[in-house]
Formats: sequence, C-alpha cells, structure tokens
Amino acid sequence: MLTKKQLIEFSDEARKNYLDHISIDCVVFGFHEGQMKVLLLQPHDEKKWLLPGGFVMKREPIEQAANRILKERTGLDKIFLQQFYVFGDPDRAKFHSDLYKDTLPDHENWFSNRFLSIGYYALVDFFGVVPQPDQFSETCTWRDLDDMPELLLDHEQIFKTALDALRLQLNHQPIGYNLMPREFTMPELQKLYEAILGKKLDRRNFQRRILGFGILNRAEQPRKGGAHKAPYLYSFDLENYQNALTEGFRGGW
Amino acid sequence: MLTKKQLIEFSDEARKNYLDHISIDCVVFGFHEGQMKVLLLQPHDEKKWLLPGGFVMKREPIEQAANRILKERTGLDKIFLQQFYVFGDPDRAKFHSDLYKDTLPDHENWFSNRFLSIGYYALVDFFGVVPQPDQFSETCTWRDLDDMPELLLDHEQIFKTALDALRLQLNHQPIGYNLMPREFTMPELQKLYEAILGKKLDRRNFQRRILGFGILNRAEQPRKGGAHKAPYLYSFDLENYQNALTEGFRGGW
DNA sequence: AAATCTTTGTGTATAAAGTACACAATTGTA
DNA sequence: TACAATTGTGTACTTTATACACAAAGATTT
Repeated sequence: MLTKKQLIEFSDEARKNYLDHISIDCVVFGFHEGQMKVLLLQPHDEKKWLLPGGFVMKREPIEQAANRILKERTGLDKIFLQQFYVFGDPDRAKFHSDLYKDTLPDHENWFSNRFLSIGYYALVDFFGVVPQPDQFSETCTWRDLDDMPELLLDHEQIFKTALDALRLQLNHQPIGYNLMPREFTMPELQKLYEAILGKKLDRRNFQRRILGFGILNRAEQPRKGGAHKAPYLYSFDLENYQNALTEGFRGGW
Repeated sequence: MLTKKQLIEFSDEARKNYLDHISIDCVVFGFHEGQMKVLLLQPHDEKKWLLPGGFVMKREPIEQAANRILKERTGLDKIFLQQFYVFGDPDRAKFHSDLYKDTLPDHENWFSNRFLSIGYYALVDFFGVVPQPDQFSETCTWRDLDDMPELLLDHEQIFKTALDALRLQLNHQPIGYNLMPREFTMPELQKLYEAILGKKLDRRNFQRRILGFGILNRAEQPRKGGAHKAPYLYSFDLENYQNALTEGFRGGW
C-alpha cells in the first residue's frame, strides 16, 4: 500500500507516461526439482500475492512493454513472453480501485481507472534467473504450482488461464528450450512435461515420442558421476526446434 | 471520411462513452456454396475495406462490447465471438490518425489516439443473417476468402491471424454449430471443413472421424427430392458438442 | 424399361501412431 | 558379491489414420 504522497507521485508519472485503461500481467513458469513454479510478488504490508504486472508506455509496442514490465518488477530480462488472453471484466480490479478510494479523489488516482489486462506467459530456466523484488514489493519469489497462496485481483483466473494455454501449447509445439539447461537427460525433460501436465507419463513411450519430433541432439558422452546408470545428455536442435515452433506437430487435418 | 462537424461530434461522444486506447475488431466467417466468406465494410468514398470494429464503453465487459459493435456495424446479433489476439503495434492505425490530421487538432480528434485492438472471430450461418451497413459504411457484404480486397490499417494481419486461429481450433474443437443450418448432410459439413482448411479431404475418412467425435445425431429420414441418392441428415448433439468444446478432442499427452 | 451418370453409404486392407509391458546394462551401496 | 535404483532398448498389442473399392439410390438418357 502506498502513502498518499507516493500515490500522487505515481499517478502523476503514470498519467504522463502510460496508456490509460491498459495493463499487462505476466505468468512466469519455472521448473525446479520436478516442481513447476510461478513467479509471484508480495506487496508491502499485504498477505496476498500478485503476478508481476504493469502498464504500457504511450508509444511502446506491447511485447516490448511486457518485457520491460517483467524486468522492472522481477529483474528477469530477455524472456520470451507469449500473449494468451485479455481480461476485460469491468470490475476485475475492484480491489485496487477501492484501495485508495479514501486517500485520493478518483480523477487523481491512477488506480481508480478501469484496466483491461493483457496476459502473457513465459517459461524460464529456473537457474538462469535471479528474481529481485521492486520498490513496491516485499518479496519476489517462486511458488510451487500445488502450493499457491491467495492472489489479489483476478490474478488467480489469469494464472489458471495461462496454465491452460501452456498445456494446450504442449500438444502442438515443442517446449523446454527456455526452461531447461543447455544439456539435460531424458528423465529430466520428462519431469518437465509431467510437472506441466500434472500427471505421470510412461518413460519409454515419452522418449520415443520426443525423439520422434526430431528436435533433440544426443551428446556423445553420457553424464558420469551420478548414482546409477549414466544417462545420455541431450540438447535442443535449435533449427528444428524453431521450425517445429512455427510449423506445429500434430497435423490434425 | 467524416466532415469536420461529424468528426467533432463523434469525438465528443466517444470521449464521453468509450475507453481510451482500446478498440475491438471482428472477423466474421460465413460459409456459402462451398466458399468461406468474410464480412467486410467499405467506408464511404473509400476504395479499401475494413473489418467491422469499434470501441468499448466505459463500464462494458469486452465480450459484450464485441457483440454490440458487431450488431451496430453490421446488423448481426447474438453471434458467438471468440477472442483470439491483441494487436498492439503503436503505428497500427497510422492511416486513421493521419486521416484527420489537418481537419482537427490531435487533442480533439478521437482517431489521433493510439488504439490497441482486441481481435474477435466468429462463425455464422450465412443464411441466418442479413448484413446491414451502418452510417459510416457504403456497403456491408460477404467477400470470398480467395478474392479478398485490399484492407485498411492492419486489418489484413488481423484477418490472417483469425484464420490461423480458426484452423487451429479445428484440430481440437468441434466446429460448425454456429455455421451450419440445423440439419445438414455429411458432404455439406465436409465442404465446410475443406473451405476452412483450403484443401480437399477424403469423403469416407472424414465421415468416420467426424462420427467418431460423437457430436452428431443422424435423422431417421434422409433428405429426399434432390438429385442422386438421398443423403442422411445430421444435426449437432448440443450436449456432446458443448462438452467437446470445453474438453477438446485430441488428448495429445 | 434398361442403361448410365452422379452422389451417397459402407467396408476393408495397410500403414502409422499410441499404449502397455519386459528385460538387460550400469552404477553405487549393503 | 548381491542388491537396489535408474537408464537404455525392444516387442507385442491396440487404436487411429490413410488409401482404396464397391454397392445402393435417385435422376437422366436412350
């Protein structure tokens, strides 16, 4: 919660720089130890959490805005974000618009506006990034998909819609390049799919199917040193991967 | 093109009623005689064409806005519209903002604003609707997919993206309920799929696959009176159809 | 009325993909 | 050295997809 002075400053700056009525919210998925995680912010003096979000500058392309917002609010840079839906209920941000109702008259208070929010989601390598909270947030941290805290506004719905979009993507596009380290084993990749889908897959059939997509290269040397049999290491064949991204897998018709 | 007086009136009303910076554009697909069609508007004194579009009222849910806009601009009512993408390039409506540059100063001219446009698409029964142009348009008419005129703004891109979204939908959702008459023959439904996909399908395999979805009911009596063998009539099983809409077909994983 | 043309309904053989398993190989540990 | 855990590879079976062939029904032609 902002002080009156902070709110006035923010509102003035926002009116100067941002487009009215439009916001962006990002659902960033990460993956660690077999668990899917989502990046959340906890505002100061607030029990519930938020997805990292923000506003679009007056002459800024929206993809660029999504990237800037994610960087400003979480420190994450150069993440591929995928637009997936617009949330346009007139009362979706009621919590926010009510919050400062008594602090500042509506016409001065930026948050009294109605905002449509454009949802973006991303998949990132858990170890490749270091989340940093911004000035408005107490913490910025990963939360397990099956241990989600209560979210503010309609961010629960945005999160669920993003997860649906991600699962749909799994059916006709490759996934993992932005989420896995450069080299990984087949069981590791399988854990990613299982975490996204929320169910177990058959080890052998998974391998056959993934290899059938033709987007993986197997390294000559297996990973040594671990317990048990040394697994082969794979990396994505970037050319085929990109091709599969645009072409899609399952023809359908 | 509006006169100065019209533009002033429109801008005043728009500022009073609509949200800044947000517009909606609708891609309405229809189907007739084996051809896919798109509903287009031609503005007065203009060679190029437009998708039916408009603005969101200050406290209106966006789905409702899309329906109102479609009705206002084309006369089509109670159409199921599906949101598919937001077009947010800062210069996407340059044509519009330049159009009245010399008529009215920017701060008075509604169209000098930047607009993000939310794209919606729909499938309608060609015979169930009667397109009516609004006051801004010379004509409102169906155009063949393979005989499209030049479009204004970025509406070419919006149209193409909608077609891609539609084709994607074909792979995991049933289609046709909003597009076919209540009863139809298998070859008629097949022509719809062929028109959307832009390619021929095998008659027998098409039938098996569609029936396999379990969303069709076969009438007891075939359609008589036509030339050649009397084909069976089918109608959608609405319960299963709705179920398939939410569940999706091809499991994938 | 018979032959013919067109369109629709149904079936079948083959190939590809998806599913459910079994077993051997490797590595660390008991 | 036996054992447990994990990984690599194979195989039989089922389901789905694809490519065809042929029969039936109605209108048209001869």
